[in-house]
Amino acid sequence: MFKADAKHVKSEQTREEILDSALELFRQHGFDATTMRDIAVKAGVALGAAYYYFASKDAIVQAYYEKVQQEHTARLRHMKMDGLSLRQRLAAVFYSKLDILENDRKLLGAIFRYSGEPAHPLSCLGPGTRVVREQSMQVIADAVTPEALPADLQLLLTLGLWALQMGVLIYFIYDDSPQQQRTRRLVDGALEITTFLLRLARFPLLGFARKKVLALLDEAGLLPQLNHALKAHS
Amino acid sequence: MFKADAKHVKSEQTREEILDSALELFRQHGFDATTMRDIAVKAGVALGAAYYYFASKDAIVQAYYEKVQQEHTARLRHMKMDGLSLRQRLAAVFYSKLDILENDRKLLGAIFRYSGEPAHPLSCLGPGTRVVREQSMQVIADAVTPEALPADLQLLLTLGLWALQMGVLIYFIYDDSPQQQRTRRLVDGALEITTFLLRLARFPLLGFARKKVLALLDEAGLLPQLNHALKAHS
DNA sequence: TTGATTTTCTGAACATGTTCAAGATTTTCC
DNA sequence: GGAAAATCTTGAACATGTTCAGAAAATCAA
Repeated sequence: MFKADAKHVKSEQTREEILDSALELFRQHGFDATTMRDIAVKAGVALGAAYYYFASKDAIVQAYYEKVQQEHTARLRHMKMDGLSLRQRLAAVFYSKLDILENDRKLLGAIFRYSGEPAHPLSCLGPGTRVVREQSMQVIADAVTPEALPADLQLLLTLGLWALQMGVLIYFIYDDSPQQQRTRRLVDGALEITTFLLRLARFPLLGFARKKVLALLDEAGLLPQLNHALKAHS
Repeated sequence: MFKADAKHVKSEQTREEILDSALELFRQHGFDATTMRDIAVKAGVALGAAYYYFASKDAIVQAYYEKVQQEHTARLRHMKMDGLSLRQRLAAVFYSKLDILENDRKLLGAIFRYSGEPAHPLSCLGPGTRVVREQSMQVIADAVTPEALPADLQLLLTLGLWALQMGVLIYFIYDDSPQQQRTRRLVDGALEITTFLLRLARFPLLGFARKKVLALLDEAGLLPQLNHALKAHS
């Protein structure tokens, strides 16, 4: 058992070495400009070893994104949200994500590369990334839940905010302002409008629209897992 | 002059031959499974000739998308929109786009491939694709304009519908239902909700939200060219 | 310990996007 | 017509992601 553990640790170290080398090179020179050979050399292993630990160059990015998501989840778990408003909690979610990704804008593009290819294992909307995607939705859901909204509204809000987050990430990649201040301001403004609209959502006419939207998304199959929870309640 | 024209025609024919061969292979086997060598062989030219006409494999997809956009613009220009409602006009816009792309779902993914890479010439949000992007916005604007809405609302609606169209295309790629009926239904539902919300937009509270959204998008620099037109009016 | 088995690692070989120097063809100009 | 220039075409060579047969190392079974 000792030896088995030690072995696994050793193996894990090599993997980490390769991953870290890759990320450092990606950050320095970008994803495309970094070759698998560069990575292997920097990690002190042969080219084949990199492929023993990662199925492809893209898979390294996938591993990176999983790491980011872990970190995001962890940061928010350790944050005291007690006295905060919905808007403040959401700001914490969005800001911490940007903090984590601060120096990785060159890397992020690779994550969206296969968004239009359902069959690709790394499609950011496909089944291959379901776990990390659900995790990122959960972080948002956790910030929304304390508000004790009606189930349908909560579902809609969570999904909408997740979509907003994807949009913000794209904007972030394109944002050349110092420290990406513009993205932060965009987040502020978007959250202000979101909470404002949320206050309007109880009005009957908007309630009608809300139902319409929900029915549409449901028919389109865009309310995946959360679907069940809602249906159980209604 | 004759000869110059003849030459240009000849050259254009070779280009078309390569483009058509490429598209047929892409449709048959997908983008990645088709090699530049396959394309060259099918077009009856040497590998290098393909690169004389197209800077890269991606550039072929870019040329395809420009062709699609031309076709979309042309179809709508030839359509009688006189008696139609806004919703009907928008349905015509969305449906005709789907009609054009019907058999090209395998191809479409390649268009989104560099959406997260600002520097890439084929980034679907970057400067390299500005012309075709503005053209696709113009088609929507032309369907919106007859409604004679306030300038700010018109701007917002056009931008929102363009974003919706991008989303619909993504959905379309992932849609496995026969004839992509699901996407069509999604379009129907989304347009119904859009026009419903538009009717609400004159209410004072929503008018306030509308201004907020517009200011936010403006600050974020997401109201590009249209910006000027609006500013001149206010 | 020793042989077998599993895990880890190696680097040559391959596939394919891309480049480019050189050649072929066409056009231009006298 | 013929030389010069522009245009078009070729295929070999290169770079890099990926594969794979097997070597090396670690682990296990006796």
